[in-house]
Amino acid sequence: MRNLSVAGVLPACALCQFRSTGICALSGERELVQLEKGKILKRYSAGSTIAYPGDTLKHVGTVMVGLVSLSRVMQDGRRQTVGLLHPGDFLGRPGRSVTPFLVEALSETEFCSFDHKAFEHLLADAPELHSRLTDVMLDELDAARKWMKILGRKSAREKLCSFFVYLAYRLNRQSMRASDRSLPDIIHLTMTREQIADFLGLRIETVSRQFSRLAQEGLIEPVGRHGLRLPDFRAVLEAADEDDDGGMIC
Amino acid sequence: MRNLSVAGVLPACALCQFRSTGICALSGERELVQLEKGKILKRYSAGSTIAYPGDTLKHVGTVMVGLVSLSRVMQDGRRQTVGLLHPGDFLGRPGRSVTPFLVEALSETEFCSFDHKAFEHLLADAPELHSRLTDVMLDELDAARKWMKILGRKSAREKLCSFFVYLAYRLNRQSMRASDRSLPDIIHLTMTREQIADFLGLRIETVSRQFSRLAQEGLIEPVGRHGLRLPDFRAVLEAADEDDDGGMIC
DNA sequence: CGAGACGTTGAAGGTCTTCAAAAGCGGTGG
DNA sequence: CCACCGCTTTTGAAGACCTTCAACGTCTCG
Repeated sequence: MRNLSVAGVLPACALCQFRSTGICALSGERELVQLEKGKILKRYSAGSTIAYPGDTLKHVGTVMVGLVSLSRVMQDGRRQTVGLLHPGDFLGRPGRSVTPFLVEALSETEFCSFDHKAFEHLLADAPELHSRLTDVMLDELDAARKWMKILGRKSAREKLCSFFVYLAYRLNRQSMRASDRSLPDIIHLTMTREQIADFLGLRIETVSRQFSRLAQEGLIEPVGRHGLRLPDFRAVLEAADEDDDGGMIC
Repeated sequence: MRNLSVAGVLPACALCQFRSTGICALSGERELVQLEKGKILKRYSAGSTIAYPGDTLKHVGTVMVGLVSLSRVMQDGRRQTVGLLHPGDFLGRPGRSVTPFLVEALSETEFCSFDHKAFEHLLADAPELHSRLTDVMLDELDAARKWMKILGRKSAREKLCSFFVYLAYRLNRQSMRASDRSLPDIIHLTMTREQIADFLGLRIETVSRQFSRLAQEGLIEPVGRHGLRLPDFRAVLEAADEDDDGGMIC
């Protein structure tokens, strides 16, 4: 690995593993130096709340490690998770800092963040960064709409399978940095049944029952308490009734 | 009303009723002149298909009149409408011209459009326009996520009421140009029961039954075949179990 | 070990869907 | 003008699926 620090001025961002995929992907060195200035690395423990609905998110940035959920909650306690942020994903809403969501760290999370205002100033100055952000937000929009189909029209079984497909593609993207485009052999589930239920618009018992049923059918193979193997990915895709778009969006 | 055409050079866009709310809102005169050049007004009859999934949308622009739906369809015919575009809304996805949606005109529609490529070039040149677009797309994202809660967690009754609230706010925004901020007295439903069902993730019969039930309860008052009055808007809000955000997003 | 959180499983119940039929509305043509 | 046809909408009855309620099992950690 090349020693990039010899120049003495290259910001640590240049070494970031999300340098090529994250929001900073297209930023030039000038922008990187700017970003570097206000950078703050935040840590959240598993299960901790990052923000409540109505809170002002003073920072925006990239999830480095862990898993963050965005949820909408109703008075009576029903909740619907509307977004999952994996490493490399952008957290925050430019232009409106008050969040309508309950933002939670589902696992030990590291968040590389910048001051909200500083970031927006930079945005106005750096068209490349702005374009990149727009792209990322549009992908989120596509993902949200894709998930709407799952919530509105799929059976519990299909929902679960869609979830596995989503995870497989998503975890794959993370590890794709390396070389192989193959899907991960074992999926490590950091989410509890309840968190999965909230994401899929189901009750916890239904999720549990579908897990059992799918395992019995051999579509999934439990590995320990939180591991999962998909012996026949095609079969899962089929059971999810997904048009295979190669995970492009979701 | 001032006669704006005296200057002889002012583009028709300057007179557009969506000049202040649409995508062109913040564009300066220079951008307007640019936009004006490639402008094409398209018409679609009620029920016509604008694009099939996988099609390339060569144009982007603003819906002027009518109602456009974006839907995801499954092999077996199930469909989920993931977005409704009312007058003033932006149709198209910058950066990716292939649409994953079935795009349909639910009623007689006029679409003020620009060439896809030309628009993107203009975007790169006009930071104000770009910002405006980002804003609009982020609003769409918020709306999609809001709808996820409705699809995943609400009962049929709540879904219908949420739909009425959505419509009331949405139609209000259109007529708000004038003066009064009050909600519209009569909602004109251009959508069939089937289209409503596809939007709410329900079957047509369920929608019909809920209509009957809500009418019987006095929450809604049918006016003719496609008209609707909400005698007590607060009650509908309550039945929708919506936190009243003043229709900010949805 | 015991407490508490998480997960599984069973039985009963409710909500939405499915299947089926009839009614309402709108247009066409005799 | 009215009979007729097609389409949308409504309504009913039966059934499927998911939820609810409840109990038990399992894992983790002090």
